[in-house]
Amino acid sequence: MVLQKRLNYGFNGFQVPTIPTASRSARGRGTIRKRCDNSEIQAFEILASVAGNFLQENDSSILDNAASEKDHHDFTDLNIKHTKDDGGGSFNGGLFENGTCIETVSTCLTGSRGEHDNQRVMGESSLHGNNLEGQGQNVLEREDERMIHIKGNSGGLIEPRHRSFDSLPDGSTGRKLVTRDDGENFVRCTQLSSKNKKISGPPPDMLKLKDISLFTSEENNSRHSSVLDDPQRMYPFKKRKFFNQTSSSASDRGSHCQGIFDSSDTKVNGANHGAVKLSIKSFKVPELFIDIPETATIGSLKRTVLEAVTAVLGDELHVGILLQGKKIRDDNKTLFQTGISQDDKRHRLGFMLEPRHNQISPPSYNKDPCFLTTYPRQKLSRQSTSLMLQQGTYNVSQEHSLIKIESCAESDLNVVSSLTDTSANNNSSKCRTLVAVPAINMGALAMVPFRRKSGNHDFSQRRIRRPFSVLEVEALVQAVEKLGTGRWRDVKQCAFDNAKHRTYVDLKDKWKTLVHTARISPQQRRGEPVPQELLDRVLTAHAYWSQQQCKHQLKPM
DNA sequence: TTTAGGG
DNA sequence: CCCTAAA
Repeated sequence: MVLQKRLNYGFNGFQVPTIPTASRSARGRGTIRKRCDNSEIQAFEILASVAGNFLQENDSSILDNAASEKDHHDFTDLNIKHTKDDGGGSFNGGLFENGTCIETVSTCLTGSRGEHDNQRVMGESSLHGNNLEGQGQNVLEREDERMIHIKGNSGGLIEPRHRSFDSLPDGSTGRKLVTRDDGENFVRCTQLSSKNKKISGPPPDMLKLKDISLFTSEENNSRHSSVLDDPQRMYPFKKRKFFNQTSSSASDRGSHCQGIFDSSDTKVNGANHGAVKLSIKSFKVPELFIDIPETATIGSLKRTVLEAVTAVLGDELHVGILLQGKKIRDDNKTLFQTGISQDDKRHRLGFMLEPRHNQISPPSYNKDPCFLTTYPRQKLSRQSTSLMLQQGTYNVSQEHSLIKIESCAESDLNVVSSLTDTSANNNSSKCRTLVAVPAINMGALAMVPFRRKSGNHDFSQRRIRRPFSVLEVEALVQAVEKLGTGRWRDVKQCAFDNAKHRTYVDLKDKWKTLVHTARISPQQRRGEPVPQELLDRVLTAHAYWSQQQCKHQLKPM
C-alpha cells in the first residue's frame, strides 16, 4: 500500500473572541445575569460557560485520572499564550459589530452540555496499530507533558466491511460505535478486547482563560437587561471600557493567567453592591496538532480543526476561579464574601479551565489513567475512503509534512508555506512548536452556551447540529438491521451507547432521514455523502422491518 | 421513559 | 433537531 502523504497542521492556540457578560440563545431565550450581591462564585462559572460551554454541569465523570492541583500546575505553562493587548477590540470584531453575537454563539463549537461520557474508551485498534476499523480514528492523545496531539489517521480509513443483511441477526459480530460524547466517534472492533490503555497520562491540560476583564458598574439592571434582551444591543458591551487589560503574564509558567477585575464603582457595604460584569477577552486553547491527508479539502481541514478545538473546549472542562493565584474552591461563597466585588483593582481574578474530574478524589497517577480525550474520528470524507491500510509502521514524524499556518486576518486559514521536504522532518517536534498561531475567524470559534438541565429557562438552547458521520451511519444501519426500526432504545444501547450526544430519538430521526435520503436522487442529497451501499442497506432493512411489523400486527405472536 | 410522528 | 402525544 502506498502511504498517502499527510499534512500536519499545527496550531499552538486559538483565540476565542471576547465573551459578553451575557449571552442568549439563538432562540432568544437565555440571558445570564448575575448581581454581585447575591451571586455566588458559581456565577462566574456560569458566565464563563455561557461563553465557552465550560460549565461543570455534572461532576460525575468517572475517570481514572482525577485531576489535581498538581496536574494543573504542571500544565500551566503550555496553556498560556500571551495575547497582545489591543484594547479589547480586535478579536470580537465581526462577532458583535453587527449584533450577530447570538448567531455565532449558537452555531459554532460543538460543545457538551453536561452530557458526559464516562467511558473514555480508546480505539484499541489504533493504539496497537491494528489495521482494523479503528484505524481511521482521530486520537487525541498526550504526546508529552506539553501538548495534546491530535492524530487523525483518517486517511487510513478502510472501507467498512459490510456484512450482508442476512448475517445480521446473529449479532455476534456487530460493531459498536464507541463515541465520545462530544460527537466524535470511532468504531471499535468488538473482537478486540485488549484492555491496554496506552493512552494514559496526566489529565488534559488545564486551559486558562486569558485576559479576563471584570468590571463592575453601578449601572442598573434595567438597562442591563434591555441590552441583554435585544441582540442588537449586545454591541454596547464591546464598547465598554476595560481596565488593566494587559496582564503581562511575565511568566507563563507560574502565574496564572489573570483576569483583571475592576470595580471602582462598587459600593461594598450593605446590599448595595454593583453588578459584576465580566468580560473575557479571550480564551486560549492549547496547542493542537492536526493530522490530515494532503488530499483533504480545505473544508475538511476546517472541520477537523473545529473538531479538534471542540474536543478540547467542548468538554471535559470546568471553570476554576483563582483569586490572587489561589484557587477558590467554595462554590457557595459569594463574590462579595470572596472579596471579588471589592474595589481593589489589584484583585487578580483568574479563570482556568481544568479537567472535569472529580475534584474530591485525589488523582491516582499510578493507576494508569486512561487519558480521557479520546478524540473521535474525523468525519469520513470521500478521499479518506481511499485505501490506506498502512498503519503499523506508520511513523508520524516521517510521513508528515508540516505546514505552517499563519494568521489569517479574515475568515479562512491560509496555508502559507507549503509542505516541507519530508526529509526535513526529522525533528518534527521542533517544527511543531514553530507553527504560528492563526488568528482565525472569531466567528468560527464562537461558543455554544451550555444547556441548562431544567428549570431555568434562560439557559435553554437548541442543541448544536452534529451531522452523522458515515461511520455513525454505518453503525446505525447495522444496528437497525439487527434490531429493527422500532427499538431505538436498543439501537442506541447497541451501537451508540457511548455516544452520549446521540439519543435514541436522534437515531430514530436519523433513520428517518436516511430512508428519505435513500429514496431521493443523489443529486438532491446534501451533506456528507453517504455511500450508496449504505443507503441500499437502509432501504433493505427498512423494507424488511416494515414487513415484520406488519406481520406482527396481523398475527402478534 | 420510550415510541412514533409531525414540525 | 425539537416537541409531544401516547403508550
